[in-house]
Amino acid sequence: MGRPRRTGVTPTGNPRQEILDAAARLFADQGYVATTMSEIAKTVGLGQSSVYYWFRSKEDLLLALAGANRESLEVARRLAARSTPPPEHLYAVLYADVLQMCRGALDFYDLERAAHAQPEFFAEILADYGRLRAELEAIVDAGMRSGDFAAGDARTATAACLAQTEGMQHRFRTPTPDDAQRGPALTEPVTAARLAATAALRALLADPARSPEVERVALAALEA
Amino acid sequence: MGRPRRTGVTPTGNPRQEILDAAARLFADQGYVATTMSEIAKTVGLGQSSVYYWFRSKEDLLLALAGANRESLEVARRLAARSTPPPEHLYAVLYADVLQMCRGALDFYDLERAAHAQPEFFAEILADYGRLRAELEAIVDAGMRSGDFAAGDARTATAACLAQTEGMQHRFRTPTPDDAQRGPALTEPVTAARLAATAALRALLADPARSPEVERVALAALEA
DNA sequence: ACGGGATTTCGATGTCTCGTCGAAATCTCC
DNA sequence: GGAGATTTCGACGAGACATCGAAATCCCGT
Repeated sequence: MGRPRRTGVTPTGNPRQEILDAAARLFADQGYVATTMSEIAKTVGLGQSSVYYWFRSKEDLLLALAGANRESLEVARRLAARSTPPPEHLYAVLYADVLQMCRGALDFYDLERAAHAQPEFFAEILADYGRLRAELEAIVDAGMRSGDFAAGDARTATAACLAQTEGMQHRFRTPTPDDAQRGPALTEPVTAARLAATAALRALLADPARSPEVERVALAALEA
Repeated sequence: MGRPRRTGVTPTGNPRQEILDAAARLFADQGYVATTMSEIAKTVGLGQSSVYYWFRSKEDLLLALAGANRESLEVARRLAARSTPPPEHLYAVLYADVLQMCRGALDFYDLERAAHAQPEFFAEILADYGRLRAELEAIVDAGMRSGDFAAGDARTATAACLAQTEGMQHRFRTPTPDDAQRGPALTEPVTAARLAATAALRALLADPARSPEVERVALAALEA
């Protein structure tokens, strides 16, 4: 019901979901900035202004798509949050996090940019990120105290870990000129996740030789 | 000479350079996308359209600013390119690269975005990046053959290294909500460079215990 | 059957940004 | 004093996000 569409296309299912799907696809393919509301509207058979009946703004679309990931991320993180030794714990959290980011439709940096511009609108996303950072910092700190990790500044080390995992996520979804010629260097999300988590682990471990064993245990725990 | 400015401000020095300085500052503070040509024009006392007398487009500004960094980057890299063992070589190249990116006015990702949208316009930048990647891949490959690095896929490992260093660079210049509360976690470019280079090195070394010594040697070589 | 209300879409419009174009104002030099 | 070069301006166009009122349809009570 409602006024019929100019295109003649009658809405089959949930228009809101169709818009979300189209936006997810376009954002993933071209990036958030390069995607226009007209494009999104066109792919679902609507006029540009009609999208605003379902979403207040382009950023609202971003927020909705980000929220979709949030839940499964929580689940993965809670799975890993059982009282495990810091090295395995760190590995599991980072691995799950990168995996989630790579599989989602949104580039983390797009989200970050939007959140930076409108902090109150993206308050939940920012709070989520803050919790992740705090959790990681606690793990790093615990590991440094226990001697598993080399002594140092937990906060700086945590920031570095996150920065590098985010970079990995971005490169996974954004091809370089070299990728265009030889095919993508990072093909699977699990590859990116494993590389990022292992690198962080080895950077922190007091005895990096333990890293294969830690990785093995953490991955086994994540399977369950 | 030329028509006087509406603002009454007479150009003191080189208008082109003044525009570049203003753009560098604004890009660094707010990011490329969030900065408007009107803002840039206003800070140098020009009308919006007058900036286009000195630069063809906003992207041209980006290109000019990127070019300014390019030279010193070449120098740093050539310094490190002397025939050194792969571990030290890798460390030196990554360290110099991150340092350069952190000190420059531009976020690497802004540059990447623009280059992706207009490859021919940013051809030199893209070629530069390709050379860096190829050089790193050669180092990684050599290290894997010599046994210094653990065996694996050189291309993937190189992509991961670069992805993580770029992420570090981005986080260095873009504060998180946590940074706003407690002050920036990464304060000095050298800190970011050291963390990124060390992490990459330890991720690759067959015997990560060598990393402190490699780091020491590489940093000493860079001093000279 | 008919009219009121709710739902969904449209078209027109406003604002902002990048970028273009021709005109205007100034200086230099003849 | 005038021709040409240099630099700036103001007006304008295109494209994007967003708003608003009107229009088209369906549902429901009478």
